[in-house]
Amino acid sequence: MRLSTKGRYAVTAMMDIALHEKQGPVTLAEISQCQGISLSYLEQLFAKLRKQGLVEGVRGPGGGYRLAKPSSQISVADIIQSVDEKLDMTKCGGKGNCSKGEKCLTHQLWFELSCKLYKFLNGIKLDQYVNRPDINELVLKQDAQYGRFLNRPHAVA
Amino acid sequence: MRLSTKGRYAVTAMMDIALHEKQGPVTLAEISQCQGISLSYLEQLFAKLRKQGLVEGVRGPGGGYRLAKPSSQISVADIIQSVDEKLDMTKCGGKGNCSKGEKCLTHQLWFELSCKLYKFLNGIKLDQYVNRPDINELVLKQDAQYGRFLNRPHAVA
DNA sequence: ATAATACCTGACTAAATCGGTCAGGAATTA
DNA sequence: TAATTCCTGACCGATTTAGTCAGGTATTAT
Repeated sequence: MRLSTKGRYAVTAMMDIALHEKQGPVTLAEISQCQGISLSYLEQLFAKLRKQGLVEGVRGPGGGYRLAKPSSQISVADIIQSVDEKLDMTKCGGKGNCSKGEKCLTHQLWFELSCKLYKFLNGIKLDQYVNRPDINELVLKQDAQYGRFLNRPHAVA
Repeated sequence: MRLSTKGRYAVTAMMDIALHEKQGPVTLAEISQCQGISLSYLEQLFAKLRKQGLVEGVRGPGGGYRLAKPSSQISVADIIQSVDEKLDMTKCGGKGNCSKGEKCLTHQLWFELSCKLYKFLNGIKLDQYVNRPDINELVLKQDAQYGRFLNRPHAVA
């Protein structure tokens, strides 16, 4: 499992959507502006997130991206895995042929560590943050700063 | 905290040393051969591990590298931090000026995630694997395969 | 002493990844 | 029909990764 800024961008963007779920679809342009991520780069990331079934795009004016599943069913591990491809940390890719056809010394080690790390990151779901008062306060603050959702009276639940 | 193959190399190498602690210093040449890591690359990694006080080099014939601390006091987090520099995942580097001087929406998020991840990786110490029978069996097997420690009768405790 | 060993350092490099730009197209709504 | 927004693919510079190479220096064995 690679853990880089790429994954952070993806999680940040997904969190932005989750936190604005009740205001309807969120455009990549908004995320780009508010979170400081390039629009085109976001599009690349969301192509992957969409393929993994984490989000769905809504085209046309008033469109944007929506979560494809309840935020309680989307974990940080899901997101990072979507954009960073590999999840296991063994050299052989889990095949166990790392050293002369046999499992290498540290195969077991990395296999177990991968499992632990995955379980850890998989235990962190988006809704854990959506339901927090302190986070929501920050959201309102930032939305006001950027004048977000002012021209969207008909929010869909 | 970046988590890449670089960190995996470092942990793998450190684990190799820990598992052979009783046979005296381990040479980078041995690690290179048995773990399939380039010698010069190992030297780069070990320069950092040495600066962080995780290992100490023993020069001259019969030399190699030794752990600078008991394996119970060296964690996976220590090793990864040594070679991968940064540990925190916030965009601003923990300063909290990510968005127009204020903490950005996901600042708290990444701050907490960094803490959790660090605690998790810091809880995994080298000795947890050194003391496992199944791992030690693998070690003996691989040592035999590579004819390791045949010319080292006077092992120092 | 001298040779061999093995750490140690720094410069350099090919390949991959990161983060981003650009151009254009497809679907939807006002 | 025009505006909006997703969507796709090609391309690109900078950084990181992983490795090579050339030369040290310290220590031990002979």
